[in-house]
Amino acid sequence: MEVETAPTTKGRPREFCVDKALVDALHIFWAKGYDGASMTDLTEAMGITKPSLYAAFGNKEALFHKALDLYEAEKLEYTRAALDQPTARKVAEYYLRGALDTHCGATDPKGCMGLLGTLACSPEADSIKADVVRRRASSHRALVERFERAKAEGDLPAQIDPEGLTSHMLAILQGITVQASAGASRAELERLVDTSLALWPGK
Amino acid sequence: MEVETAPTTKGRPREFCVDKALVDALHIFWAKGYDGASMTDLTEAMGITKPSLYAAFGNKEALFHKALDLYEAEKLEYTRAALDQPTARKVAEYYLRGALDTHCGATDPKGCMGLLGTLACSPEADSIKADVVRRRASSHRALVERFERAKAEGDLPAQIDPEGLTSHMLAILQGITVQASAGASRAELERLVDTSLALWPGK
DNA sequence: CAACTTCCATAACGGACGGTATATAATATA
DNA sequence: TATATTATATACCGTCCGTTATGGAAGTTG
Repeated sequence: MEVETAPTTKGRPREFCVDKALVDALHIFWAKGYDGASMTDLTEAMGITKPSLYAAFGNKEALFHKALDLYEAEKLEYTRAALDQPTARKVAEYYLRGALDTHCGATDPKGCMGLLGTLACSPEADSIKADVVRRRASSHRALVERFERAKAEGDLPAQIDPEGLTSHMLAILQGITVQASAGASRAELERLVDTSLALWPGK
Repeated sequence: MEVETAPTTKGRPREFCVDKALVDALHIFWAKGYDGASMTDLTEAMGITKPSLYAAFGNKEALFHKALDLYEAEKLEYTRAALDQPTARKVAEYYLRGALDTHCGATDPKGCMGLLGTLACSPEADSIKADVVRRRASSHRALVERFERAKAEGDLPAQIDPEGLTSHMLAILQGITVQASAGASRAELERLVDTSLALWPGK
C-alpha cells in the first residue's frame, strides 16, 4: 500500500499540469456544486480524460475536497485577514466587503462554493456536507473569540452577545452569497452591505 | 386536446388522495431539493406508483411547482402576515420569528424549500430556479414598499435605505435557513434573531 | 536496442435516473 | 350483463452517472 504518489520520474510523464487542472475543477464545482458537476463536466473543463483524473486525484469526492482546500486557501483568505482588523466594526466591514469581492466578482462564479456543498442533498454527498460544516464551525469559533476580545477592548457595547452577533454576521454573509447566486447585481449587494454596516453596533 | 383534467366520474376511481400525496411530495422536496428527490423517493413517500403519479401530476417538474404552490400558501403565510404589522420593527420581528418557527420547527424539514430550489444546479432545474427567483422578487418588492411606508410614517430613521434594509433583512432570513439546514440548534438561531432585532433601526 | 514503468485513449461496466408501454383490475354507464 | 373508461401493477426503455478494464503510446533506465 503506497502512502503517497511516488516521487519517481520513471515512465511516461503526465501531459497536463495537476495544479492548473485543479483550478479548472474548482471553477466547475463552484459553479455547479458537487452533485451538479458531472465527471464529464469536470474532465472537459480540465482538458483531461477520466482515467487521467482518477490517476491524479483518486475520485470525484477526493477531487472535491482538494478543490475545497484550494478554495479556502485562496478565496477565503479574506475571512482570516478580517480577524486582524483593529476593531469589531472593521472586522465586519472587511468580512462583508470581502464577501462582495469574492462571491460577486466578475471572473469567478457567483455565490459560495461551501454553501452549495452544504445544501447538496445527494446521499453520497454527506461526507462533503460534514466537511464544509466542520470548516464553517471553526470560522464561527474564531469570530466569536474575536468579538469577545472586541467587547473586552470596548469597541462593542456591553449588552452585545458575541455568539449571537457572530451568527448574525455570518447569516448576512450567507444571504449575500445566496442573493449573488440568484443573480443579484453588485450594486444591490453593496446597498445591502452598506445597510448592515450602518446598523453595526459599537465603533 | 383536453384543456384540463375532465371532471367526469366515469371509470375506475383513484385509490389515493391527491392532496395528501402532494403534502407527502412537498416534504420530500423540502428535505432533499429538486434534484435530490428521486421519483422513487417521491412515489414511496406518497404511497403510489409512478404511473399514478404521472397521471395525477404530469411529471416531476409539474409536481414540484404544485408542491411549491402549497409550500408558499401554507408555510410562507407568515411573510404576508408580517406586512400587516403596525411598525417596521414589528414587521421584522414577525418575519424573523416566523422564519424560526417555519424553518427550524420540530415537525417539518429544516431549512427553506425555496433556497434549495434556487441552488439546485442541474441543467433541467433552470425552470425551477426561475420560478423561485420570480416568487422571491415579489416578496422583496412588497417588503421595500412596506419599509418605504414605515419611513413615511416615521418608524424608520430618515437616513435608512428601504431597498438596502430589505436586502439586509432577507439576507438574515436566508442565513437563518442556511444555518438551520446545516444543523444549527433552535437556541442558537434565537440568539441570532435576538441580535438582529437588537440592531434593528427605528421603533 | 530491449525492458520496464507510467500515462493516455477507447470503450465498457453496473446502476440509477426520469419516463412509459402494456396488461389487468375496478368502476360507471347503457 | 356488456361496454367504455380510468386506475393500478409490472416491467421495461434509453440515457446518463461514477468508475474501471484494456491496449497501446511515450518516456526512463539498463
